[in-house]
Amino acid sequence: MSSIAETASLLADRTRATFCQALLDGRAWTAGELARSAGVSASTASEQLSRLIEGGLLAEERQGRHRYVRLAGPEAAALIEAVASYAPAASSRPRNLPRSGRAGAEARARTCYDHLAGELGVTLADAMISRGLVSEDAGLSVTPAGRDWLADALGYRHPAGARRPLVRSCLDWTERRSHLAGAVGAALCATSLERQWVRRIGSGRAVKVTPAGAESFRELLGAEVG
Amino acid sequence: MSSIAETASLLADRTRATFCQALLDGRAWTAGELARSAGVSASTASEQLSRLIEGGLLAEERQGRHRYVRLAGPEAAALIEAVASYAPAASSRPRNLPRSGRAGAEARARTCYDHLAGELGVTLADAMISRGLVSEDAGLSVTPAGRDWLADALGYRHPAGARRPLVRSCLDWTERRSHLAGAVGAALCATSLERQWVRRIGSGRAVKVTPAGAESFRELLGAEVG
DNA sequence: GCGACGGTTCGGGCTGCGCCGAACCGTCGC
DNA sequence: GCGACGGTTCGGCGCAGCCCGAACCGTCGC
Repeated sequence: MSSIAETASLLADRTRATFCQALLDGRAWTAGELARSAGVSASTASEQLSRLIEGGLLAEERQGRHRYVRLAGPEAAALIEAVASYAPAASSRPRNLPRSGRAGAEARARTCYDHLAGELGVTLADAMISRGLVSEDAGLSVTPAGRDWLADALGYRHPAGARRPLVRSCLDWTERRSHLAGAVGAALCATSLERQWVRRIGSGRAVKVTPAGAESFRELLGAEVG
Repeated sequence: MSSIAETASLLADRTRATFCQALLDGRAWTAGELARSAGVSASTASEQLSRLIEGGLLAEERQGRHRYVRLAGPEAAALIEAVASYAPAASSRPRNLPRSGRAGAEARARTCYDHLAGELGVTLADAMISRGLVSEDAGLSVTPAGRDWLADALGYRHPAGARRPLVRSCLDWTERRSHLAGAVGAALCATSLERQWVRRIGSGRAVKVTPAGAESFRELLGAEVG
């Protein structure tokens, strides 16, 4: 039996796909939030979420009268990104310039599952490449200097036998350039939130670079952001 | 509009998914061959193929009264592999050992889109890693020694600005270990077929290592195959 | 206790679509 | 020319599944 069809079916519905895209910010959403964001009734959302959970794409956590759901793991995020990336012709961006407000903030800086994306993500990726911390010419890989930098600047050491790739490229649906995902992207994002280099705006995936963050990014990577 | 749902829909049907899996051998099949292999009528196959082509996943080529279809490109193959890889629990292999005959031959050595897979693919991947031509500990990357080897042994040089990754890991649905895809995998496969290191068996994706091939693999990679 | 609210379950309507067989079209071989 | 054959188109059948509203359940706050 062709389990590839079943897996694809999970993402083959408008509502479920919208849920997954929203959850790509890596955080847990309540069922109601997702229902509203997708424009469907609560009952519909409940059913579709159950399907996604049963399919292993989402994980749930119940708290009181709330049902929180989030992506089941990095593999689930990678799957969604893989499908989302494949659609260069059918762009979901008819407008040529990001508008101000919430959409503009998301275009500037946001999280994408567990790493940083938007203009910020691209800028940081470029900076790491031009500093020789990440090399682009043999696929995508972290250089020895990059490993040192990860340990020094972020305190991150990659476990030897880790299944998850150290670095992975992620091309998402708003930017046309790729940014850094994988363990490196996750470490950078986690550290940035932890040390308040960036702060979340509102309840979406948008983030804002703090003055301390701009300073740190300049110092550590020579990147001018904000 | 959520184009991710449309893309996923292409693979969300049993018949279409079966077609795509068959086409993962990288060659062109006729509509009739696919219909028989999937166990559907010619009319059904015709319709579903048209959908896949319209969706950009497949490309067609008409010759006389035949309609040949093949995967549209490496991105299409990567998408299918990505979806296929995501399903470790729902295995499509209830039997624990590959049987002899056609299935056994495919398990031993076959092509997967444009690279070598099966036991042969895994063995060659292991050999390249243990010889230090490919490194596994920072994602997957080609070492400088590996680049030299590619040039010397295969005459392959990676174009500087190539969009396609030099090396990529591919975990397919029969083997549980990954083998090498990307430009390296394609180059190795192309060279192997060209120099008759392997030869196709029948009309499927199975291949057989020739005596000359066994010799070459031993000499170039220290790999014992066949 | 009560009401408000988030979430779920159930019944039912509607649409989409996957499938087939039959008829048809083009190509090939004779 | 004719028949064989690969492929396509069309009509129609039947199922799957997406959606909603209504009723219901648990939790929370008062």
